[in-house]
Amino acid sequence: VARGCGTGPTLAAGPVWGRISRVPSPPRTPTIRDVATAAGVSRSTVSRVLNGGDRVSPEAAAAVTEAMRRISYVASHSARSLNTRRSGAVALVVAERQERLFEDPTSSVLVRGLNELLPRHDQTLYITLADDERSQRAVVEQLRSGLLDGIILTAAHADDPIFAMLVEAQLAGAAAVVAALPLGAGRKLPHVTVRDQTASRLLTRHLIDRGRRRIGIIAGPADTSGGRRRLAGFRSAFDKRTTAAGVTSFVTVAKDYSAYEGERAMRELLTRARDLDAVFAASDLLATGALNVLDRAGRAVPGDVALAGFDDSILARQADPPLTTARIPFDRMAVELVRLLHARMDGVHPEPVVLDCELILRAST
Amino acid sequence: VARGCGTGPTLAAGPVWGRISRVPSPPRTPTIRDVATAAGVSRSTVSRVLNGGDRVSPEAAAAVTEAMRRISYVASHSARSLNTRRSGAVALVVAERQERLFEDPTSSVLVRGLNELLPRHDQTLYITLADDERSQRAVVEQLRSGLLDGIILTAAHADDPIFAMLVEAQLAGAAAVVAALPLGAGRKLPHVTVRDQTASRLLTRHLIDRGRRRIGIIAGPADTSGGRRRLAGFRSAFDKRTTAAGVTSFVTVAKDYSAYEGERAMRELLTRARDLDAVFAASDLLATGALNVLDRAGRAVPGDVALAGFDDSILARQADPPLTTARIPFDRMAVELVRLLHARMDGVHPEPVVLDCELILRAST
DNA sequence: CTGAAAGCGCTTACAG
DNA sequence: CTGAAAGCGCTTACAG
Repeated sequence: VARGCGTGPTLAAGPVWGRISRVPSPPRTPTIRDVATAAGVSRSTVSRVLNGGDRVSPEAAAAVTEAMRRISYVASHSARSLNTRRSGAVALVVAERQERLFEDPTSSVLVRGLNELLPRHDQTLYITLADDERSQRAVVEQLRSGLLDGIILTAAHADDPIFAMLVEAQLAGAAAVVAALPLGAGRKLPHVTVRDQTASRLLTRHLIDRGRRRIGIIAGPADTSGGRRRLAGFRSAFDKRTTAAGVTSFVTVAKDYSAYEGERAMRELLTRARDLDAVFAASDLLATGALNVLDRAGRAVPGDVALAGFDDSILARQADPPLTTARIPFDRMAVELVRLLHARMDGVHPEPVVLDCELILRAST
Repeated sequence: VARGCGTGPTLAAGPVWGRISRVPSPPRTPTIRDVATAAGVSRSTVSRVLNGGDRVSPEAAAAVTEAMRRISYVASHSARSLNTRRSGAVALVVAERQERLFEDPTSSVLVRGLNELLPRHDQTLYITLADDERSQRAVVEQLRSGLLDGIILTAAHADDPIFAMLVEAQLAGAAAVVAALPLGAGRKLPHVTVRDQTASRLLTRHLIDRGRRRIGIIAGPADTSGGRRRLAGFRSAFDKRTTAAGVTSFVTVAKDYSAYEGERAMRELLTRARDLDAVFAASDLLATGALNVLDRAGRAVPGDVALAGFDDSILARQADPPLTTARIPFDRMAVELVRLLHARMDGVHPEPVVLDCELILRAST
């Protein structure tokens, strides 16, 4: 029979102080030892049941399972982890100002995918915000200390100190992968990215082909790969032919991927080119802000101004009119990120993955 | 001098297989033992340095610190945790459909507060979504197993199975607190809530006092405390006097706290009462949806229809016109939640905390 | 101030 | 299929 197990005074708990002995004993958490005693087997057998029940007789297994239930046993995470060197926790590290996580539905789709995939490997996804050096150092420390099996980094900027920390941690065997193309120090980390430069060129070409002649871009921050590459794609859509055809481009850069910056940039574009007839915004959220300003300025979309976004987040579908955009295959990204992460956990150095974006043409262009 | 420490073949690592001996040794993570050897002290001394450096001579401390840096030592989380029974990880469990986390900026403010407070106690906040029984069971298991020091539950519905699980875990000493008033099984959990019933009554009174006579409510889901109590507050604002004054109320209930449901409910209200002159929405997000519908229906706010929200989230300030609303003191909530959580970790059963909401009057009413 | 030793609660060869 | 024993990497009295 089980000893105590948190429900009564435990004999081995220490000295009994005469009259004060009725003080409630601290609820001692049952251990594998209690289960063994309760089930009448050895601790080894309990452990085997805990780990899949191989090489255990059906009777023993049943007794152990029943004992666990009866004393409501839960295995100590740290003790298991100390042996197995696995924790079952994976962190999605969002290296972005806290408000942004909630404003941009982009990460949302990634989270859904990861939340679905990781449990199949007995892993749980934890989201954590790390937008300064202190918090980034803390989360990398937790990776190295074994609290986390791995880190999936997203929304990082080129100069984020976390890149260097992760590269160093990787040398020591840690598993860290990046969602997007890492800039700067992080280039050595496994990552999953998209051909956003190509998609941006095609999207811009699409605007030109529809007869637009004065085309602006609201580019993302220059210290993000999306900011740089989507701008590069936009630029590459213009050549001698388009110049000859009288096509002009206008560039503005948003400080971050917020609706607010979309508004600001759109106002700037309108000031610089009153007769603008098309805008490519480097994210749907930026496009949403731009749409607001166009509405208030009395410009019809797409009548007066064609508007395209990027990401194909829920915002693009909900906008009025719905936005032409480029779809980032977040579900595929999630699959590949998990694959790379597990490769890293097996000590492999996987190749980066590059995925295609799909053009989604809607009423806004 | 340090032995190997992951940079070369370790002598004690096992047999050497003749010609295959050049296979790169698996990068063995340095342990406290390596630090001790490298610093020329005992493991006890290293451990003392690790834990604050009390009772350690300055020279020994310096040697240890230097050795740690040199071999880039990181203490094993599981080994420490096995001894200290603390993990340093706290989970904010969002028991809500995944999309909602990102749509509603409400949790955002709570996250900011917690992210600021917990590190002061050497704890890190991890956000995890648990919207079904399986994932709720998993996260509670992680609490009981010691992976998590505590759980802060938010956005839970009355019938969420996690309530019963947490009550049981609490019996075994686990630390779990609830942001909001738990319904059903969860009533026995420590929690921090607000006087939203009072605030709703005052907000409704405010509409009546401004001369509004046909007043609708978009209530939240009936299986959330906010849904029930804000509706109760609304109802309590009507009595014989208001009836005598010709004031009529209309009730509609949203299925969830989304902008989409705000729109649907607003359309329903307009159908039932074309001459509605005021609406109280049980959250700013619901109000945002209602505002959209009113705009499209050509009703001026507040000219034709006064509109009030709840929460005082960023949405209320950004709306056009800015929304009258009730401010939930999320910063205070964060402080109290952390306080209750730590009380639970010390084995105390803290009393629930109830905070006041502040009425914020803006242009929409 | 310091080190040897026991112990935290598991897993995993090993021998039977 | 089962149990005794060693070990995972720390912390913490304990004795000096």
